[in-house]
Amino acid sequence: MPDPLWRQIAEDLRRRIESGEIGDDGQPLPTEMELREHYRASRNTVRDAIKWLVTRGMVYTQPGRGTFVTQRVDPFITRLAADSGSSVEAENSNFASEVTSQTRKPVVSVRRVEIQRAHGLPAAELVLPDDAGVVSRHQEHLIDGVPYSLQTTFYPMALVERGAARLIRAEEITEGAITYLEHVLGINQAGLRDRITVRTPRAEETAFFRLPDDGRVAVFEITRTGFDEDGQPFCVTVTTYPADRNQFVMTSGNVPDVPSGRGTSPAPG
Amino acid sequence: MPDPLWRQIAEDLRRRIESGEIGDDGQPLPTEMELREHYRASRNTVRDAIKWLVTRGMVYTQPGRGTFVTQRVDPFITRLAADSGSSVEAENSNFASEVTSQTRKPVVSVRRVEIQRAHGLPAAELVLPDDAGVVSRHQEHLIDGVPYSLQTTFYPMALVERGAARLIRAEEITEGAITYLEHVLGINQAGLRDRITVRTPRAEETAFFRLPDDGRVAVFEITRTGFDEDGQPFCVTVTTYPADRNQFVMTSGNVPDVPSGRGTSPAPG
DNA sequence: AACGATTTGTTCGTATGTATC
DNA sequence: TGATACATACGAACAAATCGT
Repeated sequence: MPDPLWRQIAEDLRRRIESGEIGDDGQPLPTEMELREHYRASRNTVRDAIKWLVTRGMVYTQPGRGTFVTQRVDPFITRLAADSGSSVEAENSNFASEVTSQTRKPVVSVRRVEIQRAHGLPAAELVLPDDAGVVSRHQEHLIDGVPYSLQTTFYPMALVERGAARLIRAEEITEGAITYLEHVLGINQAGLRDRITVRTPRAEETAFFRLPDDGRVAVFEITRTGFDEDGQPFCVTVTTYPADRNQFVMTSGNVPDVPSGRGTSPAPG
Repeated sequence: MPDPLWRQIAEDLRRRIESGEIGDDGQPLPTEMELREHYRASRNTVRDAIKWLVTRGMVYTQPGRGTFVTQRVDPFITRLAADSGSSVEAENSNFASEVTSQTRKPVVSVRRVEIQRAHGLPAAELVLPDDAGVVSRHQEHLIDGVPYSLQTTFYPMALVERGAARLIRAEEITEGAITYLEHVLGINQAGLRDRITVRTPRAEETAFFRLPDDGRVAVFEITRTGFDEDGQPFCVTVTTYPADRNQFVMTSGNVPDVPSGRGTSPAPG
């Protein structure tokens, strides 16, 4: 039993694209009408085939222009390591990641602070009862004007009550929230745990990262939990990155510098 | 300008699914014909809406049966840490990851050994000229019969010529390849670097992991490069995991044990 | 085991809207 | 402004999988 026609066409298009026969060098693919004649199929069937390629991130379409092959792009490389310094996330040195591309300038953008009842992930990571208060501090990160990551950090409201008042103000904590907490409350971040997952983007993420709204581009979700010297969690940072242009690097032991990035295949919207 | 009709229907279905109004408790969604009447739209338009939900992994369809809400599964949790012991990847203790679920039994399956010319990623990571020989050792990992990961390790052919003959035999290196290399050649793994990326699965991966063939489920690709005491890379291991049921955890410093697995994410806003 | 009803999958056709050049 | 090209939406027919009788 052969594959459905639209799938056969998709595979043939993939082959022809990869061999450079079509769509090379920024040239658009043949139009749907041309493909319709070439494969002796209806326009809808041809569109099903193209849709399959779009889902794979292999091509993208533009109304009125045509269908184009997606170009490779240099991924952002983020170091995940306990010892690494912080740059983008200057305030929350909590999330001690680092953009290794030298020429790019990280910018921390608008900030939103909310007080909520603990629920879901933050409550679970912070081991709080479901109705305990938590402060959430939200920020957007851009590099050279390009959306880079979205980040929300949760702190137990108890920390504010114990004196860390600046946590609930929508101002940057320039010295870093962790440093601030250490100065004010004597809390020392003795350990941290990172969780790395992947999921489809939410509406806000799709908008901020300017991702295609069909959910074909996933986002990394990195959850960093900070622990004090008693092994108690005192903050959780959730950061999301578009999976099509990000890569995470982690080293241990003696490793030479400069990990050269590998291109993945991304997509304009 | 309002959203297209199919999108409005999709959003409404999402809302009704999340509120538990429809599709709850394993019950199928209304049939396409019922939805067609409910929304006063054509069947194709309803199908476009459902397709959007399918792409998001929110529902799945079964021919002849109906459309169902996907239920969340407990993710596999893999530790990525320098100090963690190895279990699944017993041979390549190189890739020192560990399945934390206690009850599940890891099994290393068939193995394939090939000798190739260096190219692409392995050549880049090993810093080899493009025509140098490399040995690739491929394995499949299953847990309780469930496909878990696909793994390929590359070694420079030079290592074999220097005496590591067992690298080119399709037999398990029970004591671990890294231990073997240390014994035979005195190579000591002094450091390692992990790269974490996400991409759409290849055909083999789609088949092995039994993923839907529309590429909506991505795979993690974790590339671990081992370095000797001179900072020279001597092996590269590429491992892929389905992104929909895997999660990676990395700890540093003093962190209490047993990170409880979690599926979804928070709601900042 | 066979059949019919139900439900999703595939493929065609057509018309109209909208973005681009 | 008109031509081109993709997007949306409709309708229709048949195929294939599933399930109950």
